[in-house]
Amino acid sequence: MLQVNFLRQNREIAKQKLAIKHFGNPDLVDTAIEIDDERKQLQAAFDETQAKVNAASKEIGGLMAKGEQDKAAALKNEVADWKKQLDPLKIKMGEVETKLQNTLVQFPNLPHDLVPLGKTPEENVLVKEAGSKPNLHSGALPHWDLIKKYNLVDFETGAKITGSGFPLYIGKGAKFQRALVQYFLDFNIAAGYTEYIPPFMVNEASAFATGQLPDKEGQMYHATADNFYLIPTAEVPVTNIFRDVILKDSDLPIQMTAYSPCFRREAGSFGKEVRGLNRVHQFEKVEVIQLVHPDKSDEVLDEMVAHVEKLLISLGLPYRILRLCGGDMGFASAITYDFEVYSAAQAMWLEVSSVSNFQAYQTYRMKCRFKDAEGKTQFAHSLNGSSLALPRIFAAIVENYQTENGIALPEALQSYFGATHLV
RNA sequence: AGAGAGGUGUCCGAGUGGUUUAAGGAGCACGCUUGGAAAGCGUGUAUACGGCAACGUAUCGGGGGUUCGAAUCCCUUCCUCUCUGCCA
Repeated sequence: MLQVNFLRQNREIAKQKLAIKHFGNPDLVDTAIEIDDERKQLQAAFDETQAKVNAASKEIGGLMAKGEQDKAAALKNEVADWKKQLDPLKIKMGEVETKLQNTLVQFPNLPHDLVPLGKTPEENVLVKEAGSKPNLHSGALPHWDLIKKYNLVDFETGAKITGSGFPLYIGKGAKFQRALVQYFLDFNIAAGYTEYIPPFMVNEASAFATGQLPDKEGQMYHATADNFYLIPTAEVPVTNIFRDVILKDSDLPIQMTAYSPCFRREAGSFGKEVRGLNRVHQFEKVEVIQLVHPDKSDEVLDEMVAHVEKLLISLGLPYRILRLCGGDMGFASAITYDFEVYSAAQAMWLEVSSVSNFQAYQTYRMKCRFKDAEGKTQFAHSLNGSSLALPRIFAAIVENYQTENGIALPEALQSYFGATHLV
């Protein structure tokens, strides 16, 4: 969420930056400031009257103690008049505050200066492409055929148990998932991240804090009996560890990693894009999350990008890094790098990680602050990235490492899986 | 799931309608004292919003209510603990 005081002080800059994100209603900046002006006026009026009431009430207490009932009764009448003014003010103030809140949550985060202009994925900027694409044997198969051939994942039975997009991993397919999770977590821990296993359902307050609510409730599964939401990513519960917390300067940076299943309703399109493991309703992911000093977040973003890159290199997959353009970025992000791996048999790039700096957008919303060296309270910056999302890594490894007789494994995974070949 | 007891500041803890402007203690910070330290003494020590400021307003788990006045009374909700039940 953007701060109204920031909009007030940077009205034109904010409008220009919102345009980069293709925000349709720049005048909403002015609206927000007007609402805030009204809120200030109301509060001034309310505070003044309330102060009179408070003072009079104290006086009544004193009069009662002295037994001067008549004077006390007279004062009570006076207070009653003020209170009549107070009630509508209080109601109005509540309304205006809600209106301001509802307005502010509509603003996406402002893009970082490095964010390229553009509206569509085609306009994302290629930062780097590395690794060599494998030369597959003739008759090489896409992963949805390979997993059937080797009985690694069964979509039909998953659909029978739950519905489409809920894969059932079997035997070596299941073990491979477990090996990947373990490898990714160890890799993150070695880089200084602390592992968490968070709740996989969250309450409304948590879903609001990281920005899933109020607008995106349709994308989450909702357990209505208890009003809990199944998490779409570990980012939600893990970031919320620090909701309503004031940290010490010395606590930063906070580096966290977590494995979780992720649940996404997202009604997708049809065809190649969503075939097999390319897009599913339930998948596994290991996430890295940091809370850092605002001065450090640019630097930390680069470190996180380098971290994910190192992980991909260790898997021997051809990859590319894209800096997302304003139109393709997430709502809450100030700058995002996407990682894609090349899935050889599909001849397609698959997104496997998204690393973003949210700056103070999330932390303001969830009131995660720290006391700086001067003892002043500031909002921390939050960043996160996938390291990594499993299904597409699974797909890419299976496709890229296939041979005529089976599927090999990247060296880094062999000790985790306990064999040199998946099958 | 049922019954009961609780939730107060960084922490412990007092507080059952009115100088509570949340006592007292601990911790922490700074100062005095000291050769140095400890002890002792003094001062300070939440957050948000409004205001140039003085200061004002709100917050005693959350929300609502009663009252001139609520940490205190009422309703509601969340959480913790104890017992019972159920369960991997």
